[in-house]
Amino acid sequence: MGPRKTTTRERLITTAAELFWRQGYSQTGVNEIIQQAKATSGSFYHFFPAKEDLLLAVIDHMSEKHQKVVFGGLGDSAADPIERLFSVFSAYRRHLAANDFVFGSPLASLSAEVSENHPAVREKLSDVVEGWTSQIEGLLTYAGPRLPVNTDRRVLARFIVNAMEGGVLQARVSRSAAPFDASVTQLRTHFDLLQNDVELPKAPSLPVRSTPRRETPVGDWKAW
Amino acid sequence: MGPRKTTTRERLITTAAELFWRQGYSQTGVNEIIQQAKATSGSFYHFFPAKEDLLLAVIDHMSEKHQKVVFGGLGDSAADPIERLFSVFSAYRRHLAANDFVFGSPLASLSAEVSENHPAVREKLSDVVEGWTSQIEGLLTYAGPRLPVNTDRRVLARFIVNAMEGGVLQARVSRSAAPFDASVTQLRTHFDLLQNDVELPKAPSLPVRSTPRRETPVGDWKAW
DNA sequence: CTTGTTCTAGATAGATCGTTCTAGTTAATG
DNA sequence: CATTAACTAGAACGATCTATCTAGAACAAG
Repeated sequence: MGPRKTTTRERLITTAAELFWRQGYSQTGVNEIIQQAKATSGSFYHFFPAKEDLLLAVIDHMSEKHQKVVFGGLGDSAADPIERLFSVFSAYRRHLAANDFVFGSPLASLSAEVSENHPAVREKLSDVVEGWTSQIEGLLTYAGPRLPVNTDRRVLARFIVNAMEGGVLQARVSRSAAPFDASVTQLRTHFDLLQNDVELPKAPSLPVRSTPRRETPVGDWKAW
Repeated sequence: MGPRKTTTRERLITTAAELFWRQGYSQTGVNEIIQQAKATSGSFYHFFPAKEDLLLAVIDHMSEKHQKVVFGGLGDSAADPIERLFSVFSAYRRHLAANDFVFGSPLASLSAEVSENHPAVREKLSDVVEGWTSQIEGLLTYAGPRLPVNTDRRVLARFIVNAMEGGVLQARVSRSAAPFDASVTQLRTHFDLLQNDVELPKAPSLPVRSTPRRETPVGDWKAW
């Protein structure tokens, strides 16, 4: 029983990662992957029972790369955690700029495209983003007293992830850096405000403050 | 030349909108649309030269619906513009909650899925989101002196759109309202801070403040 | 009614999809 | 060397995909 020292499996994963990133999952055919990876369908289905299983491996691969490239410089320095957070944004931006913002976060794209029909994929994507959130939450917790004591670190971390992923998505669609930069700029303002020793009004626990406000009609929401 | 008082075209659009929303564009076949809309391929290709043209019509339809459902209650009231903004979030949330957060913003999904291969679609999506941004920017401008004078309304509007769309996307993936609510909660805090008559430190014009910071290596960014 | 146009019907083409199958090659083990 | 398992090769399959084609029905106008 000889496990061969193979690279075919890895070639399939890396080329699929690139193709999924550029074209999306559905729009990338197995034949295209095979051809570009210089493999055959025999090899493909030896390693992966189905195309979806390749996708799962690709997501793992992508999240590893994302970890190295974006969060890569986090562990070693004892610098200001908030500056470290913004240096993560900076790394992210360089990453996007290198492609003229044509391609966004590969995982965000897959999230939108694939989530519904492939439960296993959805769950994995959810875990990956949860991981990012926890890492940022860790940074924020480490920032300790520099943030107001009543700041919910988890909510703030989620907020940051949302703003960044939304910015990346819009940057891709608009082919412009502006949406991404808007997120970073305003997040900077947000942190400046948070650190200003301001007496914070107690943050509402519900998404919308319970002061009287207009109720907008839902309408026929079933048909956007 | 007798234009018939037809509904077939509209049926195709509305059922396609629902199917694209639930399953995505690529995963929805023309036959499925035709069947569910009780039409035939003859009718289909009479109205739409290709599937992509239907998609363009669907995006128009979706953005109209989104306008009515989410921004619907904006015009008539002279209330506090910031509260009106949050009432928009509230309408959005009710919209999502009605589907247990299973489906996100239809346009965000399409943005991620389709943008690259269909330039016309990408452009239209970009315009739609730009429209949202401008609407929010208008609200913020209308808020006038309640926000610090040096607040860039456009940047703030982009930021809000990013945070909301990112929150919707993550809510869909995680099947949970938490990411969405985190965006709303933190945006509320953000506005509370902005209105606190704080002397704002001048917001940096670049996405990352030009203070000395660590440079994280880009690595082989070509292969996420 | 006749003419002209819009719209519908549905079989079918032609390509592409993910996957399977059989056969063969390569490499490790005893 | 012999054996066995890991891996490769690539033709072929059935399903499904978008789009076309021919024919006719519905309707407006003269």
